[in-house]
Amino acid sequence: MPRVTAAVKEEHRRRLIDAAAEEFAARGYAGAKVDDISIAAGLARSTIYNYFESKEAVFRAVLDDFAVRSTAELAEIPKEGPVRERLLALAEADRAVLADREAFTRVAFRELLTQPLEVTRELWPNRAVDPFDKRLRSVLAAGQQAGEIRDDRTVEELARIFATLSNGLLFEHWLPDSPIRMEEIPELLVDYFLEGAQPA
Amino acid sequence: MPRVTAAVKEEHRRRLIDAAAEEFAARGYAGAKVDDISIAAGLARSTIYNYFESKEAVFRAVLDDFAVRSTAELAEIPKEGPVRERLLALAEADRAVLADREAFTRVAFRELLTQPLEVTRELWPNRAVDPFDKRLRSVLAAGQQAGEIRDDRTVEELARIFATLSNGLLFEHWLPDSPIRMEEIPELLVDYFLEGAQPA
Amino acid sequence: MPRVTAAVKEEHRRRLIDAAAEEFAARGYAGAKVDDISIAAGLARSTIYNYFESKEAVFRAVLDDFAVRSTAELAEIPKEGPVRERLLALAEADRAVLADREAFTRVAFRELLTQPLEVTRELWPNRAVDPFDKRLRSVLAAGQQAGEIRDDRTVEELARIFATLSNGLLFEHWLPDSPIRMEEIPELLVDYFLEGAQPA
Amino acid sequence: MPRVTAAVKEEHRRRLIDAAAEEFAARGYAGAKVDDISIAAGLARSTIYNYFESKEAVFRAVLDDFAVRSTAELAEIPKEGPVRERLLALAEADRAVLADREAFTRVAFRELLTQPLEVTRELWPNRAVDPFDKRLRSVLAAGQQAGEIRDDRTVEELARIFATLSNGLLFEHWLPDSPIRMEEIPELLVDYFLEGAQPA
DNA sequence: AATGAATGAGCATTCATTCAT
DNA sequence: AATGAATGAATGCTCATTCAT
Repeated sequence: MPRVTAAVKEEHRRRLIDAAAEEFAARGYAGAKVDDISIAAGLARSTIYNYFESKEAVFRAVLDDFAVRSTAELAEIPKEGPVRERLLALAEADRAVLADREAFTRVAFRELLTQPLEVTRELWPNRAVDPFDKRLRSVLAAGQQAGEIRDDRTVEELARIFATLSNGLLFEHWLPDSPIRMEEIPELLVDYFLEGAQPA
Repeated sequence: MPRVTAAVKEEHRRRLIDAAAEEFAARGYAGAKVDDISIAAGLARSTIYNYFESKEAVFRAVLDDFAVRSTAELAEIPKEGPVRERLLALAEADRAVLADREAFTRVAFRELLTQPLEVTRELWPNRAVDPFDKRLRSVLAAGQQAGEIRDDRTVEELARIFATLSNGLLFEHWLPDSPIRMEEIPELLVDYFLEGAQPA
Repeated sequence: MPRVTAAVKEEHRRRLIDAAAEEFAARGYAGAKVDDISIAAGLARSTIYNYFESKEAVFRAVLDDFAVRSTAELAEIPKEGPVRERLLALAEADRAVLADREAFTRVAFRELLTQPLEVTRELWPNRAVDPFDKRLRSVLAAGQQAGEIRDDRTVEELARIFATLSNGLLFEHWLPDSPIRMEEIPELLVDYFLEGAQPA
Repeated sequence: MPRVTAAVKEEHRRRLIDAAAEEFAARGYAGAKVDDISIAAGLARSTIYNYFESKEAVFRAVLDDFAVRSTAELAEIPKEGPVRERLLALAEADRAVLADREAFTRVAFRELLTQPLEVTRELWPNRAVDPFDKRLRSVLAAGQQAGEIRDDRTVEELARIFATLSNGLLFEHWLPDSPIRMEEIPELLVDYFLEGAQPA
């Protein structure tokens, strides 16, 4: 029999990932200390190296874990109804996932902006297969069909703009003293995405 | 008389700032090495400390230098004409400034996403006084007056969305294998900002 | 289980303190190199930082270690007998402690002459509570009572002069090419303290 | 004609030595910065190197200057009279010289306690030739002749004790929160030197 | 598997000294 | 003689990673 059961090991792994998410969120990738993560997880100094190869591997694990959660969350979105409502549901779902790990997401964004980590390159959601993006594109296609969405741009282009606005709002929300609150982002996103600056 | 003239010193300072911009861009703030910057500028290891107090001061100097350039660039923008054209001119001017120091801008964005540096906090353009933002708001106000821009949102809100889209597109452009090229950003920005996803 | 046992760790700590005492003694506080101490203790460059927070903490540890030894040594001194003999016993005990760490004591004296280190300020024996000084004062008081010691000065003043002569002799002994040997200090000290320059 | 007159040069040298004495006094030998001395003297950064070879040479110059002053001061002492009075006059003269540069003297003592500087070794007054010490020995010899001073010790030994007490008192005076004031040192010195702890 | 002591590469910064003007 | 920019050796300390137990 192994010294610890598989369940205990799984539990340790879970705690390490959670602790890592918090540490990375609080101090950034470079600033986070491997030892601190291990200790925050209730284990000894370098026990984390029994679970992960390196600091970068820990970061990757947090990202993976995050991806898994996101996918799980997505199930709920309505597959019918007006475009605006379906987009709103998508945006809300996205926010729900992000809100859970907002600080870490911020760091992930941050790391994406330089290439210190090969990880980030790999792990940025490949939109072609990203479930969220697939759903988004199907909603947009339906909207075009119904004449509610402009069709001088491809669905991919429109989806990209949706993501652009979404990321931009998140960034704006993260700026010092931003007036934008996380909760209002979905509505702002959908409203501006659909209307732009057009007069009503 | 000193070993080098004031002109040479100015030249060295220039080279140090340029080298610093590149180093910070390539490796991020934490990753950049002070020694490397000095050497990349063609000077000896620690000569940079004759010009700047600390690593952070170097970073600040690059940001300042950037701010100075931006302001200079802005002069050219037309103060009359259709909203779309004036917005486009603004977006182009912004892009011109960014293009010059794109990599460094990327790092500045990056550093903004954690607050390791008081600098960044201070230096994020205070939109109330930012000349670019002031210009933008005056264009938007004129557009509202002319009925070309929605007026159920304040000028400040609209300006924020413009910035949001702008930052979002930049971010999108920086993603690995992004199809968005820097040059097309101004047009995309203005088009989506004005029309949203509305059918023509 | 850790790489080395607690006993080994204690041994390492011991070696580090000894090595530090020698380094500080040889080069002064500022001149001593942390790395060299670690290496002199048979450990790797920075291993010393597993034991002490900083260079100053190492210095403090040496001082503490010294204080512990001094107190231990003091037990043996006779509590009865003629003043001269009891003073001599005290002086001998003091010398015994010093001889053990003479070079370091020298550095401690040295550091006391500027206040670069808060440590030194704190650690200079508070004479009111110093066991050596308490013993000394009780001997002097007994001497006054017996009429063997002048009583136009307080016990505190006399004790201070005793310390003054003691420190002075130590200093004299440390001068280049001094004829005063450590071993003869106790006798010189007691003789001059009691007789001054009086003819027999 | 040289660019500066000899008088100006002499004046600069004077200012450099004075500034150096203060800097060394305030920060110790290692802590003092050559640049700061030069600037404190009202000259530019490294101008001091036109006057002295190195930091150590500056220190030596301060010591020399000090020695010169001391000798000058000594002239005043009475060559006749009771031993106690003549010793007191010597002690007072010594104090007068020290008081003038007390902080620097402290540093000189300090540097004497390790051997970072060959200077100190060389420059510690060679007592055989030191004018102060010569005078002291002649007073003591006279005292022995008159039966006022013990003669079971040589004049050299007695002079050494006098110096020992003197240095010890100085040191005591420099201790944190010492009750001993500079002005009372001469009297304490002579009294204890002559009487020791003997009852009156 | 867990532990934590040991390791050493790495890095920002200081400062005495040199030297071209 | 005066200047001050340039230099580079030197050093305290951090932290990811290794490894013996």
